[in-house]
Amino acid sequence: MATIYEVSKLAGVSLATVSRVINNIDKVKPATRQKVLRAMEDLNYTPNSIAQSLASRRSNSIGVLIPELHGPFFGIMLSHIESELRDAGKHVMIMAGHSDEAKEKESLELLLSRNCDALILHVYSLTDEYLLNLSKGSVPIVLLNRLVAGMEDRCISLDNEHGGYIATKSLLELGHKSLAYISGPHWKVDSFKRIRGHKRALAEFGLEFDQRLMFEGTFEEESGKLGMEQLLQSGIPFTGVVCANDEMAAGAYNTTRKHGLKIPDDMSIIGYDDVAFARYLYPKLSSVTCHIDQMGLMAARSVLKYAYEKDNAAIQKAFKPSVMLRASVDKV
Amino acid sequence: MATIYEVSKLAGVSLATVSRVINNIDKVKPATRQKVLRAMEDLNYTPNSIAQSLASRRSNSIGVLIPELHGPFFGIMLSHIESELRDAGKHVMIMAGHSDEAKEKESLELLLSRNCDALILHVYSLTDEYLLNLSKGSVPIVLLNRLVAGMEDRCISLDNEHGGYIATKSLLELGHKSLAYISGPHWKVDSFKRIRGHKRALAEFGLEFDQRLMFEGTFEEESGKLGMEQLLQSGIPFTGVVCANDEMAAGAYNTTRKHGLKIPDDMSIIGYDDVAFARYLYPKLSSVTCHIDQMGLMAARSVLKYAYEKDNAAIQKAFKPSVMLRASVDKV
DNA sequence: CTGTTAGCGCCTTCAC
DNA sequence: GTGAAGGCGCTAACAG
Repeated sequence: MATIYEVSKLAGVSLATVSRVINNIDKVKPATRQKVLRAMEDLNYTPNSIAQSLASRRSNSIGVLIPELHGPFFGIMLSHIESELRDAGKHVMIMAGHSDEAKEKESLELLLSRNCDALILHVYSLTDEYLLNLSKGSVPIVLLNRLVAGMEDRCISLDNEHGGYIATKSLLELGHKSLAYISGPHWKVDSFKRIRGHKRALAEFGLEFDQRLMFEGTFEEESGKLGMEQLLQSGIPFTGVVCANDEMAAGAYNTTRKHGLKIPDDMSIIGYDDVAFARYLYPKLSSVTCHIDQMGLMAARSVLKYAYEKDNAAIQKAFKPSVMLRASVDKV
Repeated sequence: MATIYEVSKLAGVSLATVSRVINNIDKVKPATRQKVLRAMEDLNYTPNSIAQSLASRRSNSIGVLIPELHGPFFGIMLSHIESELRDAGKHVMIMAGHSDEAKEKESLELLLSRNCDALILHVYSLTDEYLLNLSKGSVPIVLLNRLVAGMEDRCISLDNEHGGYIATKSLLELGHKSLAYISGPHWKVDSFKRIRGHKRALAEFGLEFDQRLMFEGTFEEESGKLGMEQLLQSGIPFTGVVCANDEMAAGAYNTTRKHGLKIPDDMSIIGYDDVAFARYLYPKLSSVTCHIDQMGLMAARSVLKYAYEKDNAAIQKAFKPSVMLRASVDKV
């Protein structure tokens, strides 16, 4: 691997000049530039990015911490983050935090010790306080799907309360009078807020919230099955169910069928996230789209802005989900 | 950020000694080690990994190039690669190649210029020759889902011919006499091999392959729909269809239903990959499981072995898919 | 416009 | 066991 030194010798110029043409900085006489470029070509030279980082205190890599690398949700986000950042010549170091506090913290520190220029964090277990404190450090951080007071400008957030609200409302508008709800773990803010939206919609339509029609799931398909089973066996009649994500909705489909009920004739079902497979289900699952692709993109742009002062693209920070009605819901 | 120099001063030892305790190398008197550790603690010191890399010519990061970051397939692989490598203290730089030759090549070079210690490549467009040549360079590379002659020991491969074979065979064993096939793009080796397996199974059961019952799709749901449509309209009777992946199978479900046909009573359907949503479909989709989690794991282990001489875990290189029968197929 | 000179923070012989 | 010294390959003032 050729070094900048060899290039400078071959081109008959100084180290500094080579560095200048590499970084496209300062003015270099066209003739000199050509000489250098030729030399680089001849030696098949590529700058050693490690050395560049050490000298410039800039790694051109940004750390991304997300709960999981698999799943229908995070892949899309990642995909958009990577492509936007890549276009800007930045690299991405990805780690999974598994929604576990210890792991999230550890990953964070690893990323930091790698001299990432900025961090995109999609974390659940780290506290607001911790994050706020972190944001005061020298490394810019951007939060995904979270809104922490005191650092709002670094947060790409989704209005989950609104999401829960419109999901439920869309069923109520179809005339449903009694709805069940399969939620995610209550300790997750997202779950909690969606529930609040659900309740608000009910209230708005003059309906009372019935705790017995609420099931706390795990966001996994299995708990959708189980939840629907329990709800149906409760004996309390309902004509529609709002699920806090699409996986659980898929589970609910399963149980509903097992009970001989028809979707949407006997039971309307709506999910949340609008992941790819929502359209593969039969009947096609209605869902709440969260614009996760856009959220990923905006996180990337924020990084570009705060860590590299690239301020050329518009950045949207607050996202409102919207509802996507498909064949899984019907008038009652 | 404290440096090794400050630690050495605080501990009253030399730079070299601090370096030794950091790297756990050479013998250091326990008392001295303690002093150093205390100093590191006091200063809240973390080694600067960039500087470490530059000096040691080792970045402890390994590059991963996959076709896409999203999708039900790659996420799982990534997930296993990351966790295995992470446990070994290595980081992962991920890029997407989008199955495009120019992009794959560019990504590769970027990864290389980042001084990755090794590369895990899941590529479609780069030629065998290119890869073989690359493997002769100084950076160890491991190929995922590919078998290139001359570097077999660096390939984690899947027997797609066998996959196509068992998919078709499982239907034939149920008594089907006429099967359609919805394939991926013929230029992709994977597609091609699966088709070959399909034909072999047919031959084994004394059936003739009918070109009119073959549709070339794109691996996307839409083409599954379209393919099934065309196949059904061809007028040639068939009782089952083998799809080269689950997305297309989902599309085939759709069209089948639209034609008023019941799955599996009127039409047996089997997919390929056995992604998560296969079980969400109704009826549950039979599929060919490819052990992608294991393949990811083995790729990671190979890297550990070839780039870091860690040779403690068994490595399986050749994988054979197996068939997973569910409710989407039935006796004819 | 271009060259000189210090480092960036750490590892690694080589002596002691 | 431990220290001293010389890089790793490049950037960033500062001169000229």
